[in-house]
Amino acid sequence: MIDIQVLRKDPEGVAKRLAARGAGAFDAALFQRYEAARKELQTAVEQAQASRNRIAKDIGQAKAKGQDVAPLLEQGEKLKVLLEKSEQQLVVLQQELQDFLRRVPNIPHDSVPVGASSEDNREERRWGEPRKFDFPVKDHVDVGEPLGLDFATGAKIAGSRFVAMRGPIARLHRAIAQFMLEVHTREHGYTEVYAPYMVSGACADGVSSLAKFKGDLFKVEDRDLYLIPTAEYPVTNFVRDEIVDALPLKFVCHSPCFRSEAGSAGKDTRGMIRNHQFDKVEILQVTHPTKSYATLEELTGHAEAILKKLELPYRVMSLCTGDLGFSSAKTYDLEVWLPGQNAYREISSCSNFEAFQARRMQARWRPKGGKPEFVHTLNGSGLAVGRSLVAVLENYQNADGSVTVPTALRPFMGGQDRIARPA
RNA sequence: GGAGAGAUGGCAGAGUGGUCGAAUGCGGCAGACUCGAAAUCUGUUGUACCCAUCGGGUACCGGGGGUUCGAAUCCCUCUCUCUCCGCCA
Repeated sequence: MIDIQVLRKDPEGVAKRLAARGAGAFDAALFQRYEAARKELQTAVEQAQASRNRIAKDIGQAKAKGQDVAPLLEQGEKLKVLLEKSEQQLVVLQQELQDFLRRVPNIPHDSVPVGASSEDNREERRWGEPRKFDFPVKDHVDVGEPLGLDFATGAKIAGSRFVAMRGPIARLHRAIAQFMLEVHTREHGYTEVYAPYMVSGACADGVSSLAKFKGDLFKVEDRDLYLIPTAEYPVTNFVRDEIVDALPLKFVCHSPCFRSEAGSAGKDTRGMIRNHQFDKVEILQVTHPTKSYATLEELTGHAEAILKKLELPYRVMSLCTGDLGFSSAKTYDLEVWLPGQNAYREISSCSNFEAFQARRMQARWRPKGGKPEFVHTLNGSGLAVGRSLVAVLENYQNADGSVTVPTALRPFMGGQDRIARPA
């Protein structure tokens, strides 16, 4: 949520900055109508409440002195009837205002390039040279299937956009996740956490807008529970309703992620680029408000470190205003080189949400001797495990159908240096 | 699944219809003492919001609803926690 004080002070300015995200992000005129009505009603209600409290207090005192309270009682009764109606109106109005505010996206940071779509994202830097192949390059489906990547079984069990894995591929998949967890906990100082794979509606609305995006989530029938689309959902909510005293907080969480992929029919249907279920190692930081942009660079670097250790070529993209996620003030996407697609594809997304999520979930810290303030939250994929598997299979494929195990992963594969079809 | 108990400020914990936003302790902050620290003493210390110049006001005692002129306190309901019994990975 955007700070309502900022909106009150300069609704037109905010509208201008939000317009860079695309049409309809914020209706300043509507907001001002809400505010005017709210102000009038709230003032009236609070004045009436003050009178009611006064009368009630007077009755108590009069009774103690043994005086006649009948006239006061009558006054109180009249006020009560009056109050009931206007109080209810205020509740309705405030709820409407809340719903309106919770649907307004975050204000993009000044450094975010202005643009309409992913076409306008800005490339910040590249690392690594795409490998030259002296044999016909296969994509991860053709490389993986003989080694145990089993789309047919995934589809049989749960339908399209699900995958099963067997033998060496399943092991490699696990090794990738283990490797990432080890690097982030041992070298980057993150605390490993385990969290529920379902969250309540309130927690979902804490990280993003549930009203706007619930179609992207899988919901548990008849319960206020959603399968997590990323560990960001449960883990950011660790600080929900908390006043934390030591910053920064650094968490890493390996979890499955579930996405309905509504609206992506026909996109990336081959292989496991876009599945309903995939694993991800998520890194997350809760920081001091003045330090979050330095932290965004650091956290992005932590995700990049994984790609460097895996020796996978990648580039860093700064998302433009039109491509920025709802809650984010600034996002870097890491795109890994996929020879099978002859393209860079997203493998990590690192964002600074500033106080946007903290305000939605009441996550604060206490300055020494001061009042609690909202923290800043950040997170990034470090990395998507399924897509990392794709990247390893495609970049490390050999002419004979085997796949070389990247050096960094070998300790997690019992020292094995390649995987090949079982004889 | 059955029976019972509970949920109060950063934490612990009083408070069973009226001057309670809430005793007390701990913690925090400021000061005194000290070369400094500890100990001790003194003061101070919830959050959000509204109107406004000083200042005034409102809401909040797990969530929601109700009774009442007035609710932390009474009633209903939901959620969560704890104890016992049953079942179980």
